[in-house]
Amino acid sequence: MVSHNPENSTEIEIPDEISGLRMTRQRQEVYRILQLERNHPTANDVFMRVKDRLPNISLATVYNCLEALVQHGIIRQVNFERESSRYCPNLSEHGHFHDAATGVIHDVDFKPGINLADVLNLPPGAVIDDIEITLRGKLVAP
Amino acid sequence: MVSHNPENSTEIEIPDEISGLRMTRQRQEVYRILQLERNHPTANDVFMRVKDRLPNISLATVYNCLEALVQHGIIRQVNFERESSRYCPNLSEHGHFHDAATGVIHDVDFKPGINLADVLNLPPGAVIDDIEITLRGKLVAP
DNA sequence: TCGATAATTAGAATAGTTCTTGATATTGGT
DNA sequence: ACCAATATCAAGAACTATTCTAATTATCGA
Repeated sequence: MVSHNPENSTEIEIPDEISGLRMTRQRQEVYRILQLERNHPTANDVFMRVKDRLPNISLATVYNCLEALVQHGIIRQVNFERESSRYCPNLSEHGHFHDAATGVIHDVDFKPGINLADVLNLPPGAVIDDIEITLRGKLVAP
Repeated sequence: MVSHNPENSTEIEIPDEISGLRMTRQRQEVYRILQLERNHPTANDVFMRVKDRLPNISLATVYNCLEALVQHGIIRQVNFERESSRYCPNLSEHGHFHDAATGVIHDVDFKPGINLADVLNLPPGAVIDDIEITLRGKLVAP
């Protein structure tokens, strides 16, 4: 049993440790919010939501938790322009489409079998560790 | 003749207006630096270089100039993670490869005939205004 | 259980950028 | 050319997201 809190019945179960990271109560709650709120919340968004269950948590702790989760590859940090960083539990390689009209951010997957090196003229000898693809535009009625 | 300064002999000529933007002396100098320094300088980098010729220019003015140039589509602003914005006069659609070892940023072009919509599963009805592709990694001897 | 280590908290500090205000320059109309 | 309206510039204050610091608290291993 991970938790004894009665309001946990419908809840996501989060183990005590993920890829070597000790999942403290704060980290669990931060991670839980990201799993529930799939709309790419900012650190502050997460902070406000987490306070419902951990009223004493501090914003610094939310930042610490998010950083630890990112560092351990449990979540991803995504940046749009110079806006606040956003966080996302979708670990599959994907980009983001930012709808300028609504502000909503949609995950965008690669079509199967696509390799980035096939479409880009990379500098010779380049070894890619990480890719970030961001699209901005709007959704129009099809 | 745009300028009478003797050290200008080898210089880039910049018109009095570009795409509807009045090219003041400050904007000209900011733009000139970007054309000369193709290594994606930050606002502060530009500021320091521009001071050679306009000792009284302020950092705020450099920011204003850069913003005006970006707004008028004369240069592009590029962001890496949450680092300082960088600026780039290469208007062709391209991405950036950030070499983690040296910090150098390389422009990355699409291979000819590649259409982004062919490789990504965009949400239906998405109309793309702008694309940002950032790669991080290192260059190894081929 | 105890000591060592790691995590959390609150608030101060930082960095990049934007805003405000007053001065200066430029433009268009007469 | 002159004036009014508008745009730009400079300096520094203000703002915001994030990180750092120091003190407290929790957790782990012996």
